[in-house]
Amino acid sequence: MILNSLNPAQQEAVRAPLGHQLILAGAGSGKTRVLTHRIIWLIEVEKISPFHLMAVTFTNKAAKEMRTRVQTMLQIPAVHLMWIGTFHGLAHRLLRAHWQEAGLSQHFQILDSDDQYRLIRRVIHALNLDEDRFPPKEAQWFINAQKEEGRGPHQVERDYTRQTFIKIYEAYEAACQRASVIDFADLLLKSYRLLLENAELRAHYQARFRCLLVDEFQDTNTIQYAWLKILAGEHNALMIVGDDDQSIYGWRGARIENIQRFSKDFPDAMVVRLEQNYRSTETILKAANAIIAQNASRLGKNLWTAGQVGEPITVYAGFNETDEAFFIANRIRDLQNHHAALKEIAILYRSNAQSRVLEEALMQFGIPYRVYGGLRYFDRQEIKDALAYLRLVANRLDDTAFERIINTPTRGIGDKTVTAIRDHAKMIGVSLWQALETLLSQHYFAARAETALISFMNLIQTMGERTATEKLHKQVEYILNASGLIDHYHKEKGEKSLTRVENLEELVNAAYQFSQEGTQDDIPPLAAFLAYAALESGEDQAEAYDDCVQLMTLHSAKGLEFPVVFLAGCEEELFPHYLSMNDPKKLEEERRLCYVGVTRAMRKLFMSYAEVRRIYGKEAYHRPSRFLREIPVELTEEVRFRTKVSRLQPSKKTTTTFPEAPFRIGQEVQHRVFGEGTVLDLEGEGEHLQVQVRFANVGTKRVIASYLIAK
DNA sequence: AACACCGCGTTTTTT
DNA sequence: ACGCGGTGTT
Repeated sequence: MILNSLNPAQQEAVRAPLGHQLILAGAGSGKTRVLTHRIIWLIEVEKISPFHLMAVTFTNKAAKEMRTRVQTMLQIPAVHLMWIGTFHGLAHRLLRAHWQEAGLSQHFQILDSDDQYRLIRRVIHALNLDEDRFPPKEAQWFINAQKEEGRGPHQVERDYTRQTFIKIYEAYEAACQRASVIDFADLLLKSYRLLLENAELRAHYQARFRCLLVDEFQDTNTIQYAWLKILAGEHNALMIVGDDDQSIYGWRGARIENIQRFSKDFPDAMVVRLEQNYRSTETILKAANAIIAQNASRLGKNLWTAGQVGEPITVYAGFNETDEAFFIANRIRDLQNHHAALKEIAILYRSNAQSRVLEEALMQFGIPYRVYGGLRYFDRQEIKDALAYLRLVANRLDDTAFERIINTPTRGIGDKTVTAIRDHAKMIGVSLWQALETLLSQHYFAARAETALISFMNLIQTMGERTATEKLHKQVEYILNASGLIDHYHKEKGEKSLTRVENLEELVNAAYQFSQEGTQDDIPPLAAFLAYAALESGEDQAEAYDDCVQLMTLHSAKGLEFPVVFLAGCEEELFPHYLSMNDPKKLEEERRLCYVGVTRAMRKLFMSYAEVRRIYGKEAYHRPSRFLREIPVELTEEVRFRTKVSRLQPSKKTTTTFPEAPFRIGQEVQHRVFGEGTVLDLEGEGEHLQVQVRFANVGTKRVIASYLIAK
């Protein structure tokens, strides 16, 4: 019954006996289906209570989706007993439940990477180190890398070059401890240590989670793998699902080798390959297979489909990035005329900077679009300010929050005053809040500063008292007004002012919605909300999306699929990126990224490049990406904007049948943006005709013919 | 405390 | 090119 809708390989994975399994799931092979069906199987056939199950993902979105799917397939009420979540979310849950055993304060808060950066910078200053010799960014990178490998400050191999970084690491740890805050890596590391060092808890959780399921295993880092292993213990069943060919996060610590390590650590593990693809056309799959086949280090997999051959992959050689963008916009307009929904179309690119030209073209065409991967809601300046008030109210020791709001909005507490507090705190080794209390009791400050400081302390105290009994969203509302943040951003000039106030007001809604959704059992609501703000993107509220073309980086496209995909900027130096071209390992990761991009497409794939591109203000000539050459020519059709011989190998079909140019040299023309001008030169033909025009006001420019009107 | 200017760096991103 | 962060000016 459960197995009916599955293919043989999927069935094998779902009904496997209890034990360890490695599921190598190619792109579009239905791995989420397998995971959810396996959970159902465990509950319904193996009669294992959801209480004994844990499923781990990387993103909140994936976790949410899995929970929903399981819930709809299984109408038993006990599903909530199952632990489904991200590594960080589940680790957080463990630490909240056992804060004492983990050596934490009950009110510990989570530091996001921006908070972490600020704290590290302060630590570097406090150590009297030169910020230029020891950049906070590098220190942050160093510390996180150590934590991800499971090493505390004393476990780092000491050598001359690292000595100072180790010192910073140590001081940073002390600062976190003092402020009772922990960073993202700590969630994993501290919960891992908790299980490692506390035999009783370890036994408890090992007895509880009899089956563990892990998604996107190729993205796990060292500490995450250790975390899974300790939970799995000797007897629990561990099912990992992953695809070595889609490992694109090596640069942030993901260990692709974990897959091989798993096979060594669990030699009895059953291996299932899911190679039948249900997403893409045969043409697209052949291209993807051909590209990824160039990588040497692979476990090996070959996607196939029972579906259609489909259309060839269109490769477009643009003259420059603008031309490329116009080509894409034109094609989208065609698709639109053929009744395609815009949300079924995605434009993917290697780096965020590429989105601008594409956006400009879409805007000129009047095509609605949405760019993914901007600033998270909870990362916005004004939201972080508001959250800092909440944090300080919840925990007076939170120095990061203290620093952020002591003079935001400005209340006459200058740099000198804050430095004095900092110095005093450092001297006697207490938090800023405590240092401030002591200094005030000694009447250390001048009258003016003293008044300001006292009113600040009163403000926070009153907030604490006034909000003690209120509902969460009322607390937020009160704090927004009492802090003066709303007024402050209201008075700020510029276009941002209004959005900022709106964002702040939205925080009240976010808090309300959060408390409606029924939080986790034993955590106080405010602490739970703050943790939520740190751990969730907050994207799902804004997810009420319309019919828009989707613009995003290749990285953010992982896990998604679209009927039509444009892969823009397929040029050497850009993709593969020049910073990753010379290291074979990194180059292979770029290639996997290309594989991910290609396999996002269901029906039709366009790949494009520009012969000239403006990068950092300079014109750069790049060859077409090697990935284009790795695709068998018979799978592609080439479209060029001009008749010049392309550097690509010739392909069978070349579609260049456009009408004659409507302009001649010397003609007076009008452009909707640049105004009036004279035609100097013509290049290309038809749809892709480029015209060089000397404009009366803006000088000589090369523009697309369809944007010119003859006079 | 608000504003102007200068110099630098510049892939990818989640939690 | 462009934006950000740091420094200096009013």
